[in-house]
Amino acid sequence: MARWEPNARERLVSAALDLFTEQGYDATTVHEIADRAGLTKTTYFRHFPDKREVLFAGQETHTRLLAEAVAAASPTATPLEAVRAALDAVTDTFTDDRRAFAARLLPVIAGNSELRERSALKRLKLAEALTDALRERGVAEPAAGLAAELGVRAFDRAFGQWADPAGRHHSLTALTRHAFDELRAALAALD
Amino acid sequence: MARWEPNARERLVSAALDLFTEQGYDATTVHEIADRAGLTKTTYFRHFPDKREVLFAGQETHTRLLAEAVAAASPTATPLEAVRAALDAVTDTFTDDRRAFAARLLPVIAGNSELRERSALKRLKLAEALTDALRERGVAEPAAGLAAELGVRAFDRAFGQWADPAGRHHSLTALTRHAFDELRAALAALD
DNA sequence: GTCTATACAGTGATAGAC
DNA sequence: GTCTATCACTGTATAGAC
Repeated sequence: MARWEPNARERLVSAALDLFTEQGYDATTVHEIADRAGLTKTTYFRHFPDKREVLFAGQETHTRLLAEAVAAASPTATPLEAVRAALDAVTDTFTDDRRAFAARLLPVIAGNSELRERSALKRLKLAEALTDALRERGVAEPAAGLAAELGVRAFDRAFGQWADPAGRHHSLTALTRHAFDELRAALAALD
Repeated sequence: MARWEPNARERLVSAALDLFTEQGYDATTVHEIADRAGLTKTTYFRHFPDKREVLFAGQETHTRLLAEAVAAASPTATPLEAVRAALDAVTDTFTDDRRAFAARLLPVIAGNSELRERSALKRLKLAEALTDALRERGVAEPAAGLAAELGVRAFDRAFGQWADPAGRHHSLTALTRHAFDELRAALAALD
């Protein structure tokens, strides 16, 4: 039972993703997740505020990284250049061992409405943080919001490709840069 | 208490918004909402799938209207022209008596995380439906997604202004057109 | 500071009666 | 369509063990 074992958080995340993949999200209880991690339900809720959040831990780190990188970008950088630099800073932290986790994560989220909902909120908060960071640089609305949206959109697209086992295995950074360039080209041709 | 009265749905929506405004969302139970509407908890759940949904009823109508209007737009219309036509079709249905409801709704949503979450999901689905309708017209990605995002963004901005009691009372249609034009101008100046 | 035991309010589902 | 009743599960709170 080893209640003194370290890495309780990691064990919970791993147990949750395993169970959700095997049985589905709805059919899995928090009690089961804690059991498989060798912990109790109470302990689960000490680490995560609710059942959904176990799959989205670490999102705050990305939000912070994005905002910091935008703030640190050259004062002469245009809004889109600042966003591109921020995307680089975040995507560089996604090492290849996280790819297998992402590949199992995305189908689970896609298959459950509660999880899509949480995912939508996380995306919104990411975009808001990026928008705020751009506004701090003096970028006015609605340009700040648009530039942020472009960045998050590029990241989402690239993350899906990166996690796809059928895809060619470029780095997330390379995929994101490419998606960002495609979006900029589409923008110019929009009307 | 007249359990056979008609308009159960409307009574439930009204009771819910009243109670959420008075006591807050968390402090209100579904039982209380049903009580105030002269119904029971079970009946509430026959009308709405969960506690949050009572504030988002009718969203499906807007989604359908948007998609139909995009499909009905002139074959020669550009993507952004089709989106503009779709926005007109939807905003025209927001008569002025719905403004007071919206004015009370938005602060309640903004003040609760669960409701912001549901709102984010609804926004996502609206954008997806609009994107799909554009793709049906032959607009390729990522242009379709971008054009749809622009439309939803204009609507969100305008809806907030329309619902604001402190604002000047233009129609939602006029506000949305203006927001859409501002976004297009910001786009052109982005880099 | 981390984990556990227990009790509890509320959501949302379900079955059966009117 | 509505009601009563009951149920599993989520999420909170508390008190205590290591």
